[in-house]
Amino acid sequence: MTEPDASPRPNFIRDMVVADAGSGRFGRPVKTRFPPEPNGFLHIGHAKSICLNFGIARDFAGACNLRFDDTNPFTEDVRYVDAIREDVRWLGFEWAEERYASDYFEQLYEFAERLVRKGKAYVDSQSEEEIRQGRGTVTTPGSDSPFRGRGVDENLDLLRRMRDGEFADGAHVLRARIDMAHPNMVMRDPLLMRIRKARHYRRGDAWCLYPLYDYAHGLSDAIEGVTHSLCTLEFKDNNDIYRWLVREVGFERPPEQTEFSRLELDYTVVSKRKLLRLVNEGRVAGWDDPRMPTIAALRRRGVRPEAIRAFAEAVGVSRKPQRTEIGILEHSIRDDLNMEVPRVLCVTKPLKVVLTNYPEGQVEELDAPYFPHDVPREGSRKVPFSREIFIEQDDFMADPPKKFFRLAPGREVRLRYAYFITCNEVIMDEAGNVTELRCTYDPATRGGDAPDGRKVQGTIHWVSAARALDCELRLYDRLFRAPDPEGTGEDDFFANLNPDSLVKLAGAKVEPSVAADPPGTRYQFERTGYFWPDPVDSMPGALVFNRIVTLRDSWAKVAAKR
RNA sequence: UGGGGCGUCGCCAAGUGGUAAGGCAGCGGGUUUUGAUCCCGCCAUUCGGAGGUUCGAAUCCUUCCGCCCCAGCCA
Repeated sequence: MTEPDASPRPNFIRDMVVADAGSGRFGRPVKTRFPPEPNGFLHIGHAKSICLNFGIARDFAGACNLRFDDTNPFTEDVRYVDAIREDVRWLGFEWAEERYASDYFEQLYEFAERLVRKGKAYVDSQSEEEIRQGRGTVTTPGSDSPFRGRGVDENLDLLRRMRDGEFADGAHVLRARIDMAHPNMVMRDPLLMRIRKARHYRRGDAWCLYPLYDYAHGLSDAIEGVTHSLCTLEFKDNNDIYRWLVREVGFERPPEQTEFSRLELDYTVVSKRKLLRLVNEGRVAGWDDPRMPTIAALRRRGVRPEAIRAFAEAVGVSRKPQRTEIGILEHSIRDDLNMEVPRVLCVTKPLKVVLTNYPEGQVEELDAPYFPHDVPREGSRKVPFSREIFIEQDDFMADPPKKFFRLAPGREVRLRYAYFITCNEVIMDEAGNVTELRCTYDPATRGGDAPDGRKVQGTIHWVSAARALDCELRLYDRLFRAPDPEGTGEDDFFANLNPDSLVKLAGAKVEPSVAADPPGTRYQFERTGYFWPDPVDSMPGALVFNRIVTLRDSWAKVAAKR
């Protein structure tokens, strides 16, 4: 289990845990749980919940279980449990126990018989449609099922035969006997168990009476001795049935459910159903496509778990709708990487420059530190310098506007760690595109300092044309162009996809030193952004770098205003 | 219009009767061989609105307005 990254901010849930731990309210150590359903990959919203649940267990000397709420055989798969386990561990957390609601089926069945004997549950034999009709609406009360008055013996007999597989799906369901006119819809005799003659990924065909969420969730918490059951606000109404069940089944000092608002991020979606559609309908390459808000995607993109934990801490926990600007996530990522990763030179869109006064065939190895002065890390490497180099296309303008500090005809700039160069000649093709620059360098400025104290306005990055390595760059941008793609209506969901969410730059040139770095090294490509080799597609001879996040770019703002 | 939840700076968020923390973003300035980083400064007389209680309210009361969730044999 990870150490806290910083002292956690207080929030209403931590306040409550402090009070409960102090009063000994539960008579047992603090226990939380993270209860995903294995029907999809975890996303950034789950990360917040993971940090909350595991963080509280850690900070209060308690324990947090990983429990799979696998009560629906139609949608669940081992593949997802494997992915979930990996994601939680990668985030830096270790669970006390790994549990499965599907291991509790027998126990939950026993509880069901107990409820039936108490007259608190009954077998309903209405059709699905009749049940729906009988539930009423939010403004009109429901009506009792004709089977509501069945006696204990008949209910017990039916329930056992349901369990034993005598009936087809939908023939009967088990319901709590509460109040069909209850103002809270959830309390109108909620369904507890239903027959599903389907293969379950863990239980196979051995069991056919599946609990529903409301029935399984709170009782699973209670079985595990959870003290604080934390969930998102859409389950607020379900808290009534949660309490009702743990009390009626007879748990002493049962867990208490507390709700907090779920996280939503601008320009993306955080709904498993919608993410599934993006994957299944081929709008992205998979659950770990770096444009996705899933943990697997963030990991593949190159984000570190430290950044995600910092982000979770930054957004906090409250009950207010938490629609968050992506800027906070990006800041967390940059802030983490800034202090950690080496700087290296990479030209994303190369423009050839010939240094006409540099000796043909000469190559110098120049010293270049890996870290700037304010990052307390050591290290440097040699970068080869030669007569022909590449610079960034965007670092040259034939007719520069005011405030453009880079290269232009007649202008002198510094090549980072190398020399001052002056542009003397611009070569264009028939279409007027700049294809090459002829420049001269000043031998006295080796390393980037002018002995005569001369200043230049700009410093640009470069690579040796002869020695640079070819690479592909994958530039990721927001997946949707609308801040709230879900809020625009279901039909517009895909219409709001950002067509430029992935830009591949095939002809980039990176300095040769990276070939010697360990796999998975993260970099800052100076003046461009943070990158790392794609863990799937990058190969020693065929480098592919993912852009983790851009650098802040105040020039872009200036340029945009013009 | 039944029940529930929520409304504090553009975004997130402290504050729980004693006179509005912090982070992000933004703006201005300084340092800088990354227009990055770093540093400094600015950024809510006001807490959804209106009344009321009080010496004193974002915090208590009344009322109004707005947003979100619930009518799956999903979770």
